[in-house]
Amino acid sequence: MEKEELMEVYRHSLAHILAKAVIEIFGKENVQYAIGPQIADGFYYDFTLPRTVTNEDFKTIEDKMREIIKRREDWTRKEISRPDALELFKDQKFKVELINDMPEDELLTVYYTGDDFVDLCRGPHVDNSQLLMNAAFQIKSVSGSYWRGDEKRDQLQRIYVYAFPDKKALKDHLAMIKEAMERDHKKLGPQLDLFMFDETAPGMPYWLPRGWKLYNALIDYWREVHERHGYTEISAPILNNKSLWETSGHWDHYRKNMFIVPPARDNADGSGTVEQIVDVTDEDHMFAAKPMNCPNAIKVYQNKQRSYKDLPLRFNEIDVIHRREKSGELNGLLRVQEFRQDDSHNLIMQEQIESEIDDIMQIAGEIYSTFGLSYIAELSTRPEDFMGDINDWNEAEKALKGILDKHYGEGGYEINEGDGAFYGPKIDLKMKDCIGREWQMGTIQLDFQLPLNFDLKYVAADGSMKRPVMVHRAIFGSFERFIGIIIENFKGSFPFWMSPMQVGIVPIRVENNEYAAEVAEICRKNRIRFEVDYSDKNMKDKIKNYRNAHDPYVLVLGNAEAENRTVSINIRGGKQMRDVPLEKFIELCAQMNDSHSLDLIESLEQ
RNA sequence: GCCGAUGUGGCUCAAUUGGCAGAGCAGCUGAUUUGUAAUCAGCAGGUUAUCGGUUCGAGUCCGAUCAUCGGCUCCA
Repeated sequence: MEKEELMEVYRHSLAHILAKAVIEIFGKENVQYAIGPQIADGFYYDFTLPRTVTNEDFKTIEDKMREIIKRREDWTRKEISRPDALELFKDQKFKVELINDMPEDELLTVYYTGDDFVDLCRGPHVDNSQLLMNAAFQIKSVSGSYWRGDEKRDQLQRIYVYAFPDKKALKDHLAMIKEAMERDHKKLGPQLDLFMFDETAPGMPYWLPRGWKLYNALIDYWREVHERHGYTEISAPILNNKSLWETSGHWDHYRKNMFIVPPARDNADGSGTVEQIVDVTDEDHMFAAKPMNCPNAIKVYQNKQRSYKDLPLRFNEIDVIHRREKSGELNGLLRVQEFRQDDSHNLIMQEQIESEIDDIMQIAGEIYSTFGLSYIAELSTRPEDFMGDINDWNEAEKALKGILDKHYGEGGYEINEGDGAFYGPKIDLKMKDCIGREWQMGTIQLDFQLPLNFDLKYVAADGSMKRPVMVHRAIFGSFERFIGIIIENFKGSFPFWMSPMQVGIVPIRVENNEYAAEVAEICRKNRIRFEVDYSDKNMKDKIKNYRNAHDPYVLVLGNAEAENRTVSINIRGGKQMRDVPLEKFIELCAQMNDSHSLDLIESLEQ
């Protein structure tokens, strides 16, 4: 058996063992067991139980699982008729629902573990529990979940379990988890003075001086790439009147995610209750903070009559946007309520779809490789409730497939049938970070709907009025989420070009401050981000501080350096370059800034 | 929003069964002037997230609220 299949069999089988253990602990009449699929690092099983499972129960459950495995019970597979299955699981309402939802001609199979536990399952499984003796597992956590993912249905308790074929694989995985926790951007970010949160603004990051430098380095790089690709940049209001959101459809479909500002009352003098100052019933005069940039990009498009000669028009926009989230959904920088997308809205002619998407894919490839991130693409196609002309859809999907085939080869990408937005098909770009975790970041969406809602036009070559297609696209996704991910990817030690502070300058003695100031001034002129410590602390302290801040280069400047106009460089990671001529050092920095290289230059021979 | 957990100086953590809120780091002051990851001494820093309750007495027990974390759902 292939290793992957073996893992799958183990995990599926262990899920049954977990269910059996839970039933033995809580009593069969008290447990409803739902489903227990395998996931990336193990499996879970959903239950309703007479009481809440807590961390203290983990050991009891694990011990019971081990005990069951040691019984070396046989597993038997039985094919079963629908009525027999319904009779067999008559006390298990989730199983009954599953059975009833099976297609009429589906062959039902059940698996017995010993003779006292049976579960509806396609298999395959081990033949005897003995085969699970070597499998390594550990309960990870318990959490709430909904039956069939529907928040209106039963709330279940989901027990997550790590499961691997042997102890070593489990140990390696736990080490990886620990590594991921050490990289946690929620820890590293505040530690490195990049960002903070305050409870008066949930999910709205404060960017601290160092974090804002990093943020701006990203923006600079991003602008440079896009300028080369013919993009322009706009900025537009944060607040728009309700009427704009009605035209765009957001007022009807997205209102619950918007921050809405009611109008001031004309006669209010500012004192009194909130109701006396604003009118919460006057909908027509309400404003909403924009949750997306597209409607304002359209306003800019409409500012002039556009000709086919103007297209494609590419409006980059990184204004701050706001989206209300349900309270339990916020998560560090990965899920916030106020953020900036690296957004662009490209207005193009129907026949430009292919070349435009192709260009965007090139931009994406260029940018992702700069961060050393590999990525995969996913195509989402026409959903059932699509809007617009089916021929436009077919053509657009064909164009997207053609581009993806070209970039990744046929079958080199995933297709999610029917998962597109109602207004158009889309390509999502998923990145993999250096410890193997996947993140959905970039998105490229075709939109036939907004141009229709806003009645966009351009003058075609033959003088007729035609409607452009809009492409919404983001490469980073949002700066916030992207920064969260690269903090973890680089573990806070960023490539030189994007480091908040690129150089820390340490004069050894106070008498060396003068030369340090000279070096600092040269850095400033050459747009190198630096910090200097002129204090009379000892040099070890100063070096330690800059190292803790993960500055890529720490310059140590004493009498020798001042005399020879050189710098001695402590390179992040431990190496040193002694007595580097000042001009050479500036050259190295410029080289890393210009090339956006991932690696630090660590010797002069490079 | 739902399930579960957490909340003590800027940070990391202490505080026996409810009994005087404490330390290290960071900060400040002073001494030291140092050639590569922690020099010494002193000072200051707290309404224990917030509000309420039980109690002679609450960081500790109970309730509510807020925020955060792990999930569900949703999403850039």
